Amino acid sequence: MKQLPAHIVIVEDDPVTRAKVSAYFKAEGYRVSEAEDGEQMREIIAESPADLLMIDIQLPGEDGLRLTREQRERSEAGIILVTGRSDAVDRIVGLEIGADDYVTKPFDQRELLARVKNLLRRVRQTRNQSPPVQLRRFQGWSLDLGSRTLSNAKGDFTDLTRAEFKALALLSANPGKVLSRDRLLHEIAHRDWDPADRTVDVVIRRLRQKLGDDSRHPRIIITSHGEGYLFAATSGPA
Amino acid sequence: MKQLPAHIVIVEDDPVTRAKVSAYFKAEGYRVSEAEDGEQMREIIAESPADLLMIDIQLPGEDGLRLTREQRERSEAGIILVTGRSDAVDRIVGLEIGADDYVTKPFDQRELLARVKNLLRRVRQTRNQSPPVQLRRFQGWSLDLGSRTLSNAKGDFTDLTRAEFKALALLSANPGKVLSRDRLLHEIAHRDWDPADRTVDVVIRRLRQKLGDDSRHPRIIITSHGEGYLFAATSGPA
DNA sequence: AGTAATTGTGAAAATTTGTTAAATTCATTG
DNA sequence: CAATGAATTTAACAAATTTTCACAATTACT
Repeated sequence: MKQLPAHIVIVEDDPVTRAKVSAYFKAEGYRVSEAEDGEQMREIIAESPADLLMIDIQLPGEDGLRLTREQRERSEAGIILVTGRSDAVDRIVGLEIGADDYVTKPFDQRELLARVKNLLRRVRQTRNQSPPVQLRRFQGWSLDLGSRTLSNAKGDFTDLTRAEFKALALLSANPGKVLSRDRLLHEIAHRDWDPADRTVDVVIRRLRQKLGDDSRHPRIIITSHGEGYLFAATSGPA
Repeated sequence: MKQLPAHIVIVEDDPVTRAKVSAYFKAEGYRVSEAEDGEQMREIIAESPADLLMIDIQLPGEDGLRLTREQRERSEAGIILVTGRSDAVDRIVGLEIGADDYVTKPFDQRELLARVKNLLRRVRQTRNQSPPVQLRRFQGWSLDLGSRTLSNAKGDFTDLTRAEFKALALLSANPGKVLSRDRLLHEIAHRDWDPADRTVDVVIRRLRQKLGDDSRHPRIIITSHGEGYLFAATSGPA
C-alpha cells in the first residue's frame, strides 16, 4: 500500500525560519503548509487535516502552548513544539499539556527530521485500523507471517511447520471466532474433513505445545466442543 | 475502567542511577523493574510485559541501540533512550531505529517524568485500538467473553466448557429476564427442548457449582419454577 | 537412495455432554 | 396444613468428542 505524503503544518512567525524548515521538509517529500499564527493554522487544517503540527512556542497573539492544548483536544495530529529558550520550564509544560516532542532553537535539521519521522510513525500506527502487519502479537508471542517463526518476549525463536503455521495464521486472523475442523483442514491440507480424522487435533496439540498452552486450561487456542477451535489471545502482552 | 499502574523497566548498568530513577518512579505510583543488562531485561519482560523501556545506550555487552532495535520488533512498549554523551549522533540513530524519545544524562527528573507520562499516553492509545477484552462482572466474578474463562476477585481462573460458557453468556446478557429451557437449549445445543430433557438443568447445575451458587438459595442463577432460569447477579463486585 | 522432518492414523485415556432415575422442592388443592 | 402431582436437583452413568501417544506414511533434503 502506497502511503500518501504526510501533511506537516509549520506554525512559526519568523518568515526566515519558516521558509527554511518548510523547504527542508518539502525536499524530503512531505506535504508542507506554513502558518504565521494560530488563525492561519486553523484555516489550513480545516482545509486539509494535519498529520503533524510543528508549533513555535512564542507566537504573536495566542502562544504555542494554548494552540497545543486546543489541538490536542480535537485532533490526533502529532505535535512538536519549537522553543527558543533553552530553559526546561516551557518544555516540561509543553509535554505536560500534550505535545509529543519539542526541539530547541537553533535545531539540527537532521535531528528534527528523525523526530518527525518517528512521531509520524506513531501517529499512523495510532490511526490505522488495520495496518498490513507482518507481525502478529499475542500473549507475549510474535508470529512473523513472513518467516513463519514464532518468538517470545525473551527473543527465543521457535520454528513452525507448514501445517502449524497455516493453522495458527488462520486462527490468529480470526480471534474470537470458532473455526471448524473442516475449515482448518481445508487451510492446512486442502481436503474435506470426516469425523474420524484427527489431523487437525494433532496439529493443534503440537501448536499448543510450542506455545506452552495447557490443553486443560488453554489461554490461546480454546476448544469449542463439537464445533472446532477458537483463538482467544488478546493482541499485545498477556 | 480502572488503569493498572504501568510497568516501567529500567535498563541501566550503574546501580546508583538505577536505584535513584527507580525510587522516583515508584514514588510516582508506577510498577518499576530494574535490569542490569539486556539479558535481565528480557527475563523481566518475559515474566511481565513492559509498557515502557528506559534503556541506557551505553551498556556492558549488548548496547542500548541493539536492544532498542530488537524490542521494537517484538514489543509495543514505548522506548526511551538514556544517553550520557551530549553529541547528537547517538540520539539521531536511536530515534531512527525506533526509540520514541531520549534523555541526556544528567537529566532533570521532572522532565523525564513528563516524557514518560506523555509516551505512556501514546502507547496506551495505540494499544486500545486492539479489540478490547470483553468482561462481564457480577458478584465478584469476571466473565471473559473472549477466553471463555471466569475469574474471581482473587484472580483465580476457572475454565468453562462450551455449553457452560454459552449458557452463562446468554444469561448474563439478559439480567433479570427469565430464559426458557427451550431458549437456553437452542443456544447451547441448537436443538428443540422437550419436557423430558434435563440437559439444561445439568448445565445450570455445573455452572452453579463453579460459581459457588447454592441451588437452595441461589444469588446468581435463579430458577423460575415452570418457566426457566434468570440471571440475578448485580454487576460489579459483590 | 538414504536420512531427517513432517504429516497422518488408529487406539487408549480423558473430558464434555447427554440420559436416566431417585431424591427433593414447589405449588396447589382438599 | 398435609397430601398430591408436577417440576427441579442431583448423582451416577452412558455416549460423544477430544486429547494424547506411538508409530506409520509421506514428503523434503542431501
